[in-house]
Amino acid sequence: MRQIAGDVGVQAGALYNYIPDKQTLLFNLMRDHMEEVLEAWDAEPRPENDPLAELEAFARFHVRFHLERREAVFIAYMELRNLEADNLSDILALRKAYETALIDILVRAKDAGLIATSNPKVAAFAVIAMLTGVQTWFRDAGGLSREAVEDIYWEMTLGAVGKVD
Amino acid sequence: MRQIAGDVGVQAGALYNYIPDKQTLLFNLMRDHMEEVLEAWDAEPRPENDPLAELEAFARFHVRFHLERREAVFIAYMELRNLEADNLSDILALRKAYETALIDILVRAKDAGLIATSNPKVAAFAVIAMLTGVQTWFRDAGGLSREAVEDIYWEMTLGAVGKVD
DNA sequence: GTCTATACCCCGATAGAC
DNA sequence: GTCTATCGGGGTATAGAC
Repeated sequence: MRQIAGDVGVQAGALYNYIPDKQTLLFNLMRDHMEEVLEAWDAEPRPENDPLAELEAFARFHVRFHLERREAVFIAYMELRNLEADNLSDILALRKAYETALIDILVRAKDAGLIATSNPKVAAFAVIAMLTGVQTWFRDAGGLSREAVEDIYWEMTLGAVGKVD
Repeated sequence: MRQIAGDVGVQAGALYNYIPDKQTLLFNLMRDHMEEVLEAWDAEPRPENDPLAELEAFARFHVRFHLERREAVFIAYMELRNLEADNLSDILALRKAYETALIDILVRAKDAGLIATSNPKVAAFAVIAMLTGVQTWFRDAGGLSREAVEDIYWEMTLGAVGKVD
């Protein structure tokens, strides 16, 4: 709290004019982050009734968003263990809503015979883990552009869920 | 430190007969964990000069090992930020050695024309992130056996790296 | 080798003047 | 609304008796 106060140019005590306590501050940060993810995906342009195109939109969106907000994504994961039980439940519900969006796409793609995945739910968890991992190694100074990385991850996503040729 | 001491049945001060300080304890735990991963993979039975079979061995080994040591894997990742610079370098070098084992398999598979991945290094990072993610959701009480989960992740790994039919 | 006791420091949060 | 000052508690680590 003293470090945050220093960064915004006040003494630690002054922070308590704006927040009741540290736990609430952390919870609000994480809730806002998750809601921004959900709203951004909601607003992401994509076709309807075209599961493979929706899957491509999701994969590219997820990679792009997670590279744009590396620190927030890192915190949203690492600080889960510092949330009190009730707050954790709320955040996990938001995460589940995001996961469900991908599961829904995969189920529709499978029903349409476009992909062969044997388990859409597990596939969704695996794909999200794979895509999220990009933030652990990607650096703009490296040899790959963000677009090139999006291409690679989309290609891998499509293969992982068992595209039917 | 007081909690550790309580769990092993001594007072906090007595711990310092065994370790110089807390940082050294954390570093030793994480180094031991990484060395155990490397040694276990080294000892894992697998064919030689058969990149696809080696890839299957790696995928199944990684899933199995990470389900057997969920807590250790979790700590090895979450506590990275609490390592001092020199210690962090040592641990990251061990992680890199493990990643390199997979990159090597993928490069040989690609050179042999068995997989189509456009970037073996990125593919290796993506595959490891995907496989490691299993520990965030898998529970023995769920509907899937560990073997069934291994099967799914191996199938997805093969697709992700672009198996050539 | 373990104990009790404690030094020293940092934390979140509050009190009360301005 | 911000400040200074401080409370109460917890942290790692050490001192010294046994």
